[in-house]
Amino acid sequence: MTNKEQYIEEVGLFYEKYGLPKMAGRILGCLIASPTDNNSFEYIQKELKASKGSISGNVRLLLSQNMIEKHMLAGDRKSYYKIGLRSLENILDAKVKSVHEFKTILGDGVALNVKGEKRNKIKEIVDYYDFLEKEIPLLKAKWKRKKNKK
Amino acid sequence: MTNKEQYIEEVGLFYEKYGLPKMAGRILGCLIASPTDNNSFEYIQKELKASKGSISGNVRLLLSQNMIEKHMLAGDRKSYYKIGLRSLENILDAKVKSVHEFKTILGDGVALNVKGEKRNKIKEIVDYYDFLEKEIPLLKAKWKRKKNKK
DNA sequence: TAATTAGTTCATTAATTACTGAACTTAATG
DNA sequence: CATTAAGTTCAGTAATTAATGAACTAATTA
Repeated sequence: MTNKEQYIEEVGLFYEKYGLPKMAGRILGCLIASPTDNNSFEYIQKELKASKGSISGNVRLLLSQNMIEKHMLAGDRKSYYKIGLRSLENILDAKVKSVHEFKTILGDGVALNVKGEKRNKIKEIVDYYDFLEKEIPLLKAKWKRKKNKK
Repeated sequence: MTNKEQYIEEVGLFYEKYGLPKMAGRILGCLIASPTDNNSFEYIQKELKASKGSISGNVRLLLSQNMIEKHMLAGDRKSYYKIGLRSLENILDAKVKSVHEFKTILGDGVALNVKGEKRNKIKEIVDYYDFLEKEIPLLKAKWKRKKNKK
């Protein structure tokens, strides 16, 4: 990792790989690598040399995913952005949600026509996810206990 | 959920939502909803009314993600496909991998310039993921024990 | 060894998605 | 109340990604 510009592009590519707008990743990279948490819209725009429209739309996307947070400063009408403290937790939640959705899809599909052996096999996959769906929230609770002890 | 055709489109949209080719999702839907596990290339193509090229490419994608499996039948040179038994497990693994990647990205970014308060905050996120990275494999082991007991 | 079958590859085209930039809204300041 | 400032919206365009279909390979079969 050499410089900030290169780093920002890398985060952009990471986002692109997962089917999200590269610009959203670049904004995130910009907010991670900036020295402070007070990053104005203008700062982001100048840093990324992109249009206001694109920054506006992608900032909104990142806010909706709780990857970044917005805050204001007294006597200043600019908006400031920083990476969200819960960003990693949110990623995991989103992923768990996607697996849950897929479980539903499996169930719906099987209900259509599937019988016998194949039906049992799919049932096994669904059981596995039911288990995870119960266990993962416990894991989060465990982390909170661990953190409070420290 | 009314009919198979509608269901297949729904799985396509699910895939599209996560930035993957809709056709890959449609193939997956076709393999879930088909009555058996012996689904030939030809069967898939006719069911989806799509080009051989598209089926070929997207089948390969699904194989590479371990979402489907290929098998042959004696005295028959056609290829047959079925949903993978580990498909759900593979989704979770992929998600965990993506979170791991993001942890690396956070670390790289912070190394660039970040100090003080902000650095500590990011450290906290990284710690949370380190915890998960250790715990999730234990969860999978727990499932295996539970399943063997039954 | 000609014909058929099963599937792959890849150039072209179609469809989708993201970015820009200008007009607009909302709110504050002179 | 005109001006500036901060951002949003959206139509048009650019860039990306996926699907088609025809030519091709490789492996049988007549």
